[in-house]
Amino acid sequence: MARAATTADAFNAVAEPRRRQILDALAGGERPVNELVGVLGLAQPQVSKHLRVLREVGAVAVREDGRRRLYRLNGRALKPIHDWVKAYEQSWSERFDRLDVVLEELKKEEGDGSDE
Amino acid sequence: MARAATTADAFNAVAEPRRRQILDALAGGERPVNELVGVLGLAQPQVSKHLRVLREVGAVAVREDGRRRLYRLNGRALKPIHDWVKAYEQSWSERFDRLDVVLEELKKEEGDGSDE
DNA sequence: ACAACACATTCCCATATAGGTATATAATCG
DNA sequence: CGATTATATACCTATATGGGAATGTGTTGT
Repeated sequence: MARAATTADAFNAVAEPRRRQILDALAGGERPVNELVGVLGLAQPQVSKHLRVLREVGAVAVREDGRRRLYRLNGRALKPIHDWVKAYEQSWSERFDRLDVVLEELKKEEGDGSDE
Repeated sequence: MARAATTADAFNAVAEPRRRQILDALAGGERPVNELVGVLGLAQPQVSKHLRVLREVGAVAVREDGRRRLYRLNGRALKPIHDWVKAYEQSWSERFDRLDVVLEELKKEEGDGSDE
């Protein structure tokens, strides 16, 4: 075998920057495909394909409105990602069990306040 | 062009299940490659390659110990993922602006406490 | 120095895409 | 009905990439 199908889970759906853009755009409410095309500056078929992937992982839902399809965000599909990454949150916020990291935190604190 | 390089950012690094497994394994502390090979049940070269990807996005750090390389988690590289997905957290926990979701929340509350 | 060990890198290959272009489908309008 | 609009799908191509196998590199032990 060579490569596992990626578009089958939320992690991969979201790994694609365009798809994250789509979700971000949908955060403001449901939108027709054409509007997303405008926002992304991408060709319509590509947007439809990304939407399909997002649909298949349940990250978006569609609603028919005449000849338009209104896509709507379904953030719940992103919960597994949140749950997984949440377990690592301590490593950059608390970091209670590793000394070198604590030192790094202190250094950062007396240096600049930026976090990235 | 055809496909953007994926291994360049944390989102893609983590999209690969094996790499998530590696990070999960490293959550318990630093480990040599050989041990990760055992945990993953994958061949050593593959593990090394996944580790390389994780290294390149800064998700792990290496330390030399004789002829072994001890890999250590650097959860901080996952912060962008957390930050991004966090914005969607409301859609499955609070959901203050959509009635159907509020109802779903209520139903869940009087039903069982599980969230998945 | 030599053998064994731990790990990284390279080469190969099958496959999964992402974007491009053309086309199918469906709804609305005149 | 014919034309236009909105969206989905099919087909093509270049490329990224994951696993497999072989090999390179460095370290330890004798």
